[in-house]
Amino acid sequence: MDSVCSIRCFHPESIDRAQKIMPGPEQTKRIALLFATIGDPNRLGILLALRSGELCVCDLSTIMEMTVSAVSHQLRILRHQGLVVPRKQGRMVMYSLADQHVHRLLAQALEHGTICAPNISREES
Amino acid sequence: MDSVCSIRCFHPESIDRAQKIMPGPEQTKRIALLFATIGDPNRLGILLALRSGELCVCDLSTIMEMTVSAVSHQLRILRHQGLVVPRKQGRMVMYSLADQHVHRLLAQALEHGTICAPNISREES
DNA sequence: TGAATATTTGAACACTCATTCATATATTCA
DNA sequence: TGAATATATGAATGAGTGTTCAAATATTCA
Repeated sequence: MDSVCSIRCFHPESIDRAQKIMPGPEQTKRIALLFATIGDPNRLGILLALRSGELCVCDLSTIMEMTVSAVSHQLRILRHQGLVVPRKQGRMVMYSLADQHVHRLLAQALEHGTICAPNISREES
Repeated sequence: MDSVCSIRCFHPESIDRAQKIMPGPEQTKRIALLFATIGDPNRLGILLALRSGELCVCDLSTIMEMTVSAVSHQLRILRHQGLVVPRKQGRMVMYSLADQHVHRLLAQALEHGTICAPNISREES
């Protein structure tokens, strides 16, 4: 952390302005963690599948073409993030999206996905 | 991929229903990549700082308490994802959010961040 | 042209994390 | 109770990634 611009190359007033509207580091970390959780292709796939309703682990395994074990591991992460909720039914466990908030989050995710172009644009190099 | 539920434990109709509303794997990957990019605390911090307007690399380095080099590396990733755009001004480079779409994305991120509770809830174990 | 500054880049290292494999737990059904 | 099934879990492995360090590029100013 030494080379933080020894001489005055920065703009103090811009820095102040930025810091005023920024959330604290701990909240930034919380939000980042939420998005990192959604940022895995398989976890996102699981969530998008659950938009259609309840599914058991085996269903998700089939849909995602993943091992049951791998799905279960990811479901644990999604559970701890409060994104999905389990419901025991006999010997199987039905999973569903935690609440409307998660539904909205995914709807917005899809929206951004369709807006953003394939995005292989490079402006330099 | 062998143990995909050898016996019929799944619900074919539920699986069909899920697959109908799911985007293709390649689009799912694209969306996941976008969220993974925002999912890093330092990158998210940089983006949130830029919500207040243009900032040079050195400003961001000061705000984020990161090495100039580390900031530059992250800016490259954000640039390639089309989230920020550079503008050369003399020997320094001013960065800003790419467009209104990114602004909306971040506003929604903050919204989700305030809605979600500290979220250290565990329901089992 | 040469010194200073702002940013970028590449390689190396450490660390995180998703999957696999084996095993454990729980539930149903004979 | 015992076999079969559905899910969960722990350890290990391998791939991906963020930071650091050193060096390169570019621009301003003397």
